[in-house]
Amino acid sequence: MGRGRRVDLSETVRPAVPVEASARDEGAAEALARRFRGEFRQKVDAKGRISIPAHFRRVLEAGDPGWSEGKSPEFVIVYGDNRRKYLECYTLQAIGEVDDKIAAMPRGSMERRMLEKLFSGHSLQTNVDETGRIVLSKKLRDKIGLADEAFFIATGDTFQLWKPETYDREEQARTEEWLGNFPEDFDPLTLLERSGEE
Amino acid sequence: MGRGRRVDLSETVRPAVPVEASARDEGAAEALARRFRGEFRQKVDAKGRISIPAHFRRVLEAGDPGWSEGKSPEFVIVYGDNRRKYLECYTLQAIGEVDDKIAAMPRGSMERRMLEKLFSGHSLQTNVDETGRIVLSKKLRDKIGLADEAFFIATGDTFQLWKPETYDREEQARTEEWLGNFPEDFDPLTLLERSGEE
DNA sequence: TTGTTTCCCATGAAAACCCATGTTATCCCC
DNA sequence: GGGGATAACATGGGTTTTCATGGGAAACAA
Repeated sequence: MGRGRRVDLSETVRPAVPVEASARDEGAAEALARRFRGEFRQKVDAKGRISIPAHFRRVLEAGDPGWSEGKSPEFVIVYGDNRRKYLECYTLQAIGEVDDKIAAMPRGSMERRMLEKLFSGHSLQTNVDETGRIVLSKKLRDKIGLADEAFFIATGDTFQLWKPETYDREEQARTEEWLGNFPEDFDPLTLLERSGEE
Repeated sequence: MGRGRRVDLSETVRPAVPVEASARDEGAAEALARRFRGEFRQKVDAKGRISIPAHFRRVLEAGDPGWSEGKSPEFVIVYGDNRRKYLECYTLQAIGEVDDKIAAMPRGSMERRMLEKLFSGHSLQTNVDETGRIVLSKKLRDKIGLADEAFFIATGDTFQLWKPETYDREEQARTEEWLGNFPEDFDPLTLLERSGEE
């Protein structure tokens, strides 16, 4: 059953991430974790259990300061307001950064209140189980219409969980439409360059 | 079995990349090994294993901050949307630069979303194994139609992996068509000059 | 009870690991 | 400056783990 063994969190990128000193003995910078990558489609069984793609588990483990070999990592699911049709999953570290930023906002401001509600209220902390799965309550499953399959997609330092059909309809469609504006051999990298200029 | 057949018929023996682990002094080597060069054709076995050309491995190693003698370098494969018919491979360093640029774009903008999807969603981090090979899942092989042989071509700080036939058809053709716009004795270097101007 | 939620065990398939071999490039020495 | 010795490679094959997924008993909650 799924059990991770690659451990190190080294910053491939992002210099300023506060990495736990313990896990970071210099040379051991095995750049595996930190970023989620890829998309996956997993089964959802009758009990609401879903396997977290092994690679995502590695990242969750690396992003949980309290994790150690053999234990199952904790992480946070933000489900947001009732219009949102997917779940967004954060490593403890990532959500910590968000929390900090919110905490830095002016107390009592509308923005802060909203963000607090979204990220604190409409979220839950949970953990991957021994077999590498999570269990989504019926409530959450219903919220995003999850039935027998789930779609995972990495988005940088978080990953999202969708009902496949919803994703295809909402996101994929939008993507392709957008891509359609560009020539067949368009290289998206050009967008990167542009952003540098301004 | 033979070493990979060099595909390019350019210069005769080109002083075979002088990167020798032993005789390498850090700084210089890094600069040397930084760029991928050349084209190669390798076998793909029944398990989907492919030997990474030795020279490319040197570059991957140099581009992995956590790599050290004896270990196998990590790197990232970006496979892109479903129109793309090749895989693009980045050193950790190179992909890190991309990630940073994306992270610098305005959160929530369509462009950023798209790039995130492309570079996070449609990519995967993996590593060269002890014997210098990578394993491509059936899914990925199918995506680009890979069968029994693969074609590698360097593209600066990344390299691409194609099904040989596809490459010949799509890319080669396009290149030649493009070159056709110029006189027979056209010297591509002139393009360099021009780009400096604007 | 009746429908969950939790924990433990089970299994086929895919992925990672280890060992082996015939070549080719590089080194070293006479 | 050859030629054999040696290390580096590309490629095959078999074995061991890891993974995704399913099922049932035990523990709850209402």
